[in-house]
Amino acid sequence: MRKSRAETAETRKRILEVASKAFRKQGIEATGVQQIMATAGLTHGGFYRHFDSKEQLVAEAIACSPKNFVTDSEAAAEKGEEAMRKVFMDYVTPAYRDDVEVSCPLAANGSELVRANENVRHVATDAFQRIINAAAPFMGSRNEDESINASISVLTNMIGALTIARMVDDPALSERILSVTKKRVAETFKAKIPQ
Amino acid sequence: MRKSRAETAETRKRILEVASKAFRKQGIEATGVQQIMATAGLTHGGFYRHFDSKEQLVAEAIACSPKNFVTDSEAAAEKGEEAMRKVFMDYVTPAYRDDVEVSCPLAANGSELVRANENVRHVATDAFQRIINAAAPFMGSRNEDESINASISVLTNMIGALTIARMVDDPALSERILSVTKKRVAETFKAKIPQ
DNA sequence: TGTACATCAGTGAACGCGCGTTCACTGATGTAC
DNA sequence: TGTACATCAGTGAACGCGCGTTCACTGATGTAC
Repeated sequence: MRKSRAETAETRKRILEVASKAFRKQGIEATGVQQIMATAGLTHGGFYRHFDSKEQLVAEAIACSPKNFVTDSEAAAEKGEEAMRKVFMDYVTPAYRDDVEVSCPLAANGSELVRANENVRHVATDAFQRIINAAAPFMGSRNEDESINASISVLTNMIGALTIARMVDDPALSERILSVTKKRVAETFKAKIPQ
Repeated sequence: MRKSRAETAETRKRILEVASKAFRKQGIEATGVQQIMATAGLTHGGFYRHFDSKEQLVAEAIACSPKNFVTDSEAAAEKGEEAMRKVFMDYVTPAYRDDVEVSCPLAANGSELVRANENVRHVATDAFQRIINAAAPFMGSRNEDESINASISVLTNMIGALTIARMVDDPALSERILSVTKKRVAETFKAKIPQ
């Protein structure tokens, strides 16, 4: 039953993708190795051919969310201000709020990451730093230090707002939280606010 | 072994206090009924004389955190702007960040609350609403609608910032997140910024 | 290039463990007369 | 007010369950000659 190297690599990638989505949707603790493997079309025993432990999977899944906010931000940073603003504005929309399983893990797993092990926290810190750095040049501040500060301020606001918008059981309040935050994001970018 | 009514009420209160702290410190899922009861000086079997289920305990613990941010905010709202600003400013300090077990459950359990059941989410939403309403009059906005919006904006920012400040593994970055957010809180209050 | 052997991806049963919950029991408290 | 009985707070063993992890096994892939 041995698989070819290409197949093995693909299986590993599939496990990571499944885990990454499941962690965001159901939470890290609440998602079992068995369930991840079943969703990936495998039995649970094979898991340890690809990862040393669930902990290692968590760290890799948080780091390598295939299509995530970090890579989007960095790609947008190269494209320019218009692209960056779009990435940030899209973050505080009902569509993004409801699409938990492909959204930013910092918001989806925030309080769980606080209690995660050293390795996972380091990976999460790195993700945060990279977004901060990618966005800073577009914050319309006078110097680099202030730009980083502005970037920290608006991103922490977005993360908090998205989390609370998902938590509240009142749809009107949830939309209000998003629209208030969207306004703040728009104001943070230096150029005049479109839309 | 039956206890008097007064003792029973006190036991129930003690279980709630222990649970409330443990949930914030270790997370809701990660905290077991057995551990809570042991910390309260009891055996696990007696738990069900006080609560129908762990779920019910969670809802009550989130609602009734004995000395929490909600009651602080409402008390401050009666005392006036100076008191309210102090409560908000204290939220984004290293001391508050490190005192997880008595801090705001919206930050300590944010992403866990998103996935909690209807009852728990309702209780959490109510807590959020009450803080928003208590703080709104001090936001220095023209009308009530704008005041509520300003209140939502600054509070979601504080929750996100506190969560990320706890998550990052770089102490300098953590302090920076707090100080940036503190500045934003100060700017939100209408009066001139002291300190 | 063809063959023989070693490697290892994936299977599925089993491991110890702690979870939330139940339950028969104890004996002090509360209540009815 | 005093007594007899019912109530029930708390105990500790036990329940089924799913968790992360291990392991002997299978057989296709990779490698050495």
